Parts: sequence; C-alpha cells; structure tokens
Amino acid sequence: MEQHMHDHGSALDTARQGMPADELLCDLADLFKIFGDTTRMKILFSLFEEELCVNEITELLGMTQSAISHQLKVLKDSKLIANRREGKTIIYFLADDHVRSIVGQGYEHLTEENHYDENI
Amino acid sequence: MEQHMHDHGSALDTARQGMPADELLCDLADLFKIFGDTTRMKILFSLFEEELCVNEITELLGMTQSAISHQLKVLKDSKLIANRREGKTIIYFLADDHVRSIVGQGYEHLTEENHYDENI
DNA sequence: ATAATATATGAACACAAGCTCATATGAAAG
DNA sequence: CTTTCATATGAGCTTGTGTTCATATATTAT
Repeated sequence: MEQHMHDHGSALDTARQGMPADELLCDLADLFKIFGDTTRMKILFSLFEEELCVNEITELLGMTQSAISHQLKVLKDSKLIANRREGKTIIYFLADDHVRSIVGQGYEHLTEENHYDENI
Repeated sequence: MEQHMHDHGSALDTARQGMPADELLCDLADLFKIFGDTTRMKILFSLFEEELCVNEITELLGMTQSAISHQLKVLKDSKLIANRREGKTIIYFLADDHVRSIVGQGYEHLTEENHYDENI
C-alpha cells in the first residue's frame, strides 16, 4: 500500500543526481554571502559607475574609514574588486563583469516581482 | 595644486547618481543573504530537479528535520520557494525561475573563473 | 629624519544566524 | 477520540560577522 501520493524514492534519486559536489555548493554559498551585506552592496554599486579611492567610498557611504577598509578587503579577497596604488591613494574598481550580472539578476528579481510603493 | 591624480569630486557625484535607494540596496543584500548559506543552497539545488517533501529533503541532506524546516521557512518567507499540502506531507517547490538564473550566474562565476581540480 | 596624509589591520564587542532539543500543530488511521 | 505520522515552531546555545577603537604601514612633503 502506498502511503504517499507522490513517488518517494525516484524523486529523491533524481534530486541526488543534479546535486553538485559539497565543495562547490559551499563556494557558491560563500560567493553569495559576499553580496549579502548592505555595506558591501553599496560599495559594489558605487564602483559600478566609477573607480574610487577609499576616502571617496568612505565619504559616499558616510561610514568609518576602518569599516570601509575591512569590507574592501573582503571584496578584494573574493576577487570581486581589485585595486591599484596611485601615489598615496589606493583606487578600487570592479574586477569582473560577473559582479554586474549577478547583482543585476537580483535587482531584476526585486523590481519585477515585488511592488515598490504600489499604492502605499 | 592637485593633490590627487584622479578627480576627486566628479567621480563621487557620478557614483552618487547611480546609487539606488537605501531600502532597495538593503532588500538586495537580504535577497543574496538567503543564497549565502550552504544548507539553503542545497535545498534550492534539490528543488531544481524535482519537487520534494520535507522528509525527502531531510534525507537528501542528511540533516535534522527541524533544521530543514527552519530553513524552508526562511526560503518560503523570501518567496523563493512555495509549498502545497498533499495529505499529511507538505511538498515544496521553486516559486520562481529567477532562482535558477541567480544561482546559475553565481555558478558560472565560479566554474569559469576558478579552476576546479585543474592539475591538483 | 619628521610630519602629514591615506589606507590597512588586529582585538574586542555586540548582534545576527543556524543548529539542537523539546514540544506544538495538523491530518489521517484505527 | 486517541494515536500516529509529517511538519512546524519557540527557546537556548554557539558560532559567525560587522563595526569600532587604537594602532600600524606606506607614501609624499617639509
């Protein structure tokens, strides 16, 4: 006698097939984790238009220079941004166009699905 | 005398122009935060192939039923998955094809840029 | 060399987030 | 209506993460 209405077993197997290796799943989550912070998201958006030095980003976001530097390090370590020295200042820029497309996808998801100030 | 080699001011203004509202930035970060956990990523991948009930996902991931339920709630609250009741079991499925494309973008970023077991 | 400017970094702290454990809900079977 | 099966949920604990504060490094100017 079947106790479930949908097949319990073949569905599991199919799901198991498509599951990537644990390491990749973990790396993937770690990548998205980088985008999962408002400060970092703001930094990325600011670099969408122009390359900027630390002080400029600090001003733009109205935060501590230290806080910005810490987040810049996170972003740089994950290869999403890169920097070059120019005299005393260090200029940061996007390392990769994937950043734009990933953030763009999320942006689309929000602006399409959700309704920002649509009656109230 | 200019103390900076790149223009400090117009770049800032340009960056300020393209910066979306704080609320949207925050929502965007919150969206990516959902993808930034291995357990949730595994759940999403498992639902890429088949719709599954809680017990199946629990088996598949080899975790506590409680842990899974908690994460399913997070995913459901953020509208990435949905569910329907079928007798005693509750079946979860992807709510949106954006999920596939967002995860797909991240996946591409990793598999293209990085080199998985490419000579060690 | 010394001072000034620009950025980076480590430690400490506060808060968020995920898991576990116990328990609650809800549907179906006896 | 009581029991069983499937899932949900709240509290507590533990770990992770972002910010601040103080300080270090690095480059340029005096």
